[in-house]
Amino acid sequence: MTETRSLEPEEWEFWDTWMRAQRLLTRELERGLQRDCDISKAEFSLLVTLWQAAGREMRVGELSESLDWDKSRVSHQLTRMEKRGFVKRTQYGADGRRAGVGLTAEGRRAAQSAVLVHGGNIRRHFLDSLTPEQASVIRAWSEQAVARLEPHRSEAAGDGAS
Amino acid sequence: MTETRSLEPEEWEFWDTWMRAQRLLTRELERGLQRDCDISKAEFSLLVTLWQAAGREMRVGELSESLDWDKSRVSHQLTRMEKRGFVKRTQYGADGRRAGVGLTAEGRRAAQSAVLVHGGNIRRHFLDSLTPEQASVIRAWSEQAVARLEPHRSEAAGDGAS
DNA sequence: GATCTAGAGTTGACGCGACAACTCTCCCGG
DNA sequence: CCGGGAGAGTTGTCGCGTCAACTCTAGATC
Repeated sequence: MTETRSLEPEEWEFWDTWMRAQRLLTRELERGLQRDCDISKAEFSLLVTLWQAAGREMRVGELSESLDWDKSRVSHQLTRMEKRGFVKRTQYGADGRRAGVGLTAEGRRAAQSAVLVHGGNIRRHFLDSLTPEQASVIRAWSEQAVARLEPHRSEAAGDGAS
Repeated sequence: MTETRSLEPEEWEFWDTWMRAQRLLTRELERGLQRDCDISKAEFSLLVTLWQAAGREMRVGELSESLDWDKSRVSHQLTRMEKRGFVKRTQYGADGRRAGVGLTAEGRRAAQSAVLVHGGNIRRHFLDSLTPEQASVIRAWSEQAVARLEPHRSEAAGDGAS
């Protein structure tokens, strides 16, 4: 019965349309972010996560956990953003590893303005395009998908800002 | 009225969950493709598009149009895939530009098997997770979003394989 | 207290994706 | 015949994202 054969043309088309919609939407939003705030989606995510920490410094591992990014990705991104002056790494131990990560003043300014602008774009391009029924169905599917695909992350948490 | 203020926390969470679900799903599928077929999502898209041309050679511009990829992206991808032996560029004019693109035997083999395997993964991870209601709502939203965000592409067309 | 190991972070390499600049050909008007 | 522009492809550059390899520290074990 459930022999899992490949897809019917109609199913392929569904899949293709869905992927295309996602891609167009995220592309549009990312372009807006770049155009209006001169930051990338990755920068936005990191800025917001640190912003939500409200001044407290975060560890790389925390960021990695909270964003669900590979640690090396966080590290690379921090390096780029340190160059741009958005974040700083402050050393703990005498000389070695164990850095804490915090926003610079510049980073705080960028985060604050980006949240406003990007939030507006999300509303215009996504939220406003949904009927109430679509919103609730899509929300339900998303939660269900996250629960299924993200075994860990059981309690509290909930945040991030892809 | 429609003063487009930024988002409420609840709206941010919706957005975040949705993005997260998308990312988890595409990550899962891409890993499956890499694991089972040793090809990337980009390679898959290109292979399938050429596969559907059923032996006919395609122009770079055609691929670009059909996949909705930047022409330079197509060109870079072709260069990588030529190295892997999946595609070949055949020259037209005496010496200059104007290349046609076709699959190699290796490319055809890879395309065929990838369609089976990846199709099955899509069914398992996506289609099977949808109730009929969710499926129809999501399909409707996708079509609506594509229509809104993709002004061109009015007639015929329809295909691709993100 | 010397060694072993687990954890935290970094680095390097490489493919993907976007953008801008460049090349070449072809065609068009003079 | 020649200069100029439009269209097709390519190339370079840089940021994003993943994987594997490496470094350093701190704790555990003997």
